[in-house]
Amino acid sequence: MYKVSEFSKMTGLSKETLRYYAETKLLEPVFIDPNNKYRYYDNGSFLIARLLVQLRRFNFTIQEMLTVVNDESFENLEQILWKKRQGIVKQVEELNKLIEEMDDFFEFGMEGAEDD
Amino acid sequence: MYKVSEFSKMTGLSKETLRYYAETKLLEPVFIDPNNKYRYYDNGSFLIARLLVQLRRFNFTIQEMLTVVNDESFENLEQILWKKRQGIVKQVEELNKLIEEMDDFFEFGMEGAEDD
DNA sequence: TTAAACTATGCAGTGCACCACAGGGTCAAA
DNA sequence: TTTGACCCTGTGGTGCACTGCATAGTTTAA
Repeated sequence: MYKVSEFSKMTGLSKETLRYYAETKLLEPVFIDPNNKYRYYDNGSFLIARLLVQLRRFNFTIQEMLTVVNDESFENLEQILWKKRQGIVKQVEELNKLIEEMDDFFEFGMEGAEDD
Repeated sequence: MYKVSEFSKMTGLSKETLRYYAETKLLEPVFIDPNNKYRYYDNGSFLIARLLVQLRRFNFTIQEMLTVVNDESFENLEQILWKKRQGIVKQVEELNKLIEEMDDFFEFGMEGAEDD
């Protein structure tokens, strides 16, 4: 059982982030001492925290991460990840379109914006 | 000289956005009636507004657009646009890296996250 | 025992680019 | 002249994912 500071160092998530993740039900402490309200995490928490750190790198929003952790035994993790991957592919496509549009603008669009 | 509603329809920028752009000095009315404080735009405003709409499409932030409109005679427009283009290219590269990382995660990373 | 180091809560603030609303004044056509 | 359509300002809210602060209680090592 780890207190927030220790768990923060283990996971790389700041104390505030941990608190926020608890609030949002993303990662709740496994135990809260009834006397002093200290929040404790365990090795199970650590596994989830590690996953969350990964998902965050993958641009998952809190809501999306919630669907992951609310998914019984992570049955649909692969599918959710794949869907996210598709979203990123789409993003790349859109950015590439944007680059093309910018190139068109370079070629044809700048005349009107020069001096008047 | 156009009043906000008309100018809003001409440019596709909402009245609120126009007001916001005026606040941020991005696009100020050319004339404000001292009696009723009505704000008026002209054809010069329209050219700038059109440019801003384009830049917005290109993911320019307000700050970046400010550097454009504060640029005397748009001398550096091409350079600024190019810099932005480079930024988007970089973004695409990062997203592609992310996709690779996700693929690695699919191959190697999922074991620990399956059932325990 | 005492002081440092830790913990908690509640709530405000951040940055971005607006949007919405209340409460009021003004303009234009009938 | 009235009515409806327009205009203004100020201010608060939105969504996201935190961050920071004040205040207060608790633990731990010297």
